[in-house]
Amino acid sequence: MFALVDCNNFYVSCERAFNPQLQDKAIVVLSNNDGCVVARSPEVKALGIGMGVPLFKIREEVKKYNILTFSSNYALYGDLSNRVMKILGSFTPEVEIYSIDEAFLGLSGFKDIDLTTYTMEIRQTIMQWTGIPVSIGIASTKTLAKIANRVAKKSPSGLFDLSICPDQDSVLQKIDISDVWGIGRKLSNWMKEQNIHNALQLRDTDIPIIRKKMGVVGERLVRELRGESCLPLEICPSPKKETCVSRSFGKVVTDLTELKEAVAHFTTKASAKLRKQQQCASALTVFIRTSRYASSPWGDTATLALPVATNDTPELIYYAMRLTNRLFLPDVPYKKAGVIMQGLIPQSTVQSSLFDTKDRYKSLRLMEVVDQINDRFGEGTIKFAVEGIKQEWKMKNENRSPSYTTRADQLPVAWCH
DNA sequence: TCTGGGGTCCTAGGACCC
DNA sequence: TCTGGGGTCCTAGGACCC
Repeated sequence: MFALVDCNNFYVSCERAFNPQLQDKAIVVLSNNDGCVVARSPEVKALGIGMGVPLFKIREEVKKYNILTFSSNYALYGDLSNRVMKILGSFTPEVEIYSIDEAFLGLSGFKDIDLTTYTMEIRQTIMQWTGIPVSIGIASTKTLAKIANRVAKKSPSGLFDLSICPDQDSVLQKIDISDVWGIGRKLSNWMKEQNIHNALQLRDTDIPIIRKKMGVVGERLVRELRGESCLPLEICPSPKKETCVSRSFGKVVTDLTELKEAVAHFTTKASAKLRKQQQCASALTVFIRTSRYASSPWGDTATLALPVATNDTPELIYYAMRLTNRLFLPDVPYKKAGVIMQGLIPQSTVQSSLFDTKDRYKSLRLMEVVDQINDRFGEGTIKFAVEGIKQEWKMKNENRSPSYTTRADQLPVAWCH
């Protein structure tokens, strides 16, 4: 038995947790660069504003209905997410953190416990300790728990147990095929052509038909809908295989120096991420591209296998700069760039090279000090000169709330009259 | 004018090995 | 004309997730 715990409109709930005046107000949280809507309060959903809509397309509604817009504040969301997950861990050791706002729980050890009462207690505890409302769906497979959670979201209790539901078929029938976990845009179009319009119809489709189109992934999906668990709980997160830092620019970039500043900056962030994960990269890719929405979008990538796997910032910047030089073309309106660290291996098992001349121990210690300073005093307190000073390519973040829980100088203030 | 970022998994096909 | 069998590794591309 599985439960899926999902935070209700998570980013919006985080903003509300530290600013109670936002309760019952129509608010949205925007993606990086203040580009698209990535979280909506129920009031905004009721206005028919969709997920992922670009902000400039809803300017009128924002004005008309006084919708408050927030730039995303990942320091805050990440910290509150950790707190929620920690609370879940105090209820059961079988927790799979699936995303920033979702976790699967394994309930196999709770045979003699009333699950409704227990999950209600989980829900109340999270609410009381963090201020974040969650919904919980229970079922015999992860895919069904996802569906149960959709039902829970609409129920006043915030809970739904599909396994004790007398009429499962009618629940599945009400789930549109595009809302089934693992069915995206392409596949839902195909399904509809095959006359499969809801979860019930997919469940009752012959497996070979689905297997032929979707491979083993599809077969697992149908079996999961039939109540046969194929996707196990993954309690220990497996180490990352690659890690990427990329951003759209706040403006168009045509200058090589400026482009290199940005790539150097992304490389710095990616290197710090590697060190935090105690991993080294054995290859490095840089990509630069124009706007996706240009009449003829263009982009290019370049990859380099590193002589010795590393997470040393200056070394990685050196290679990233060489790749950027190779990629750059004059007079192209670049809008986005990124670096991808690939072939990640544990820092402790790096194969050294006979011809390596670098003092890796020394530079690792230097990086440790840099990381400590930046952790303590804020990102970018110490930076590399190639990252630039003005950083005019940096993205827009016009309406970011304070980092209430992670920066001492931004703690929330309570008034008392 | 303005359109996010960071991932994973699977498959097919090519190169290569003995 | 007929041209083996069994395998690994890598990459690109397509699909999906939140």
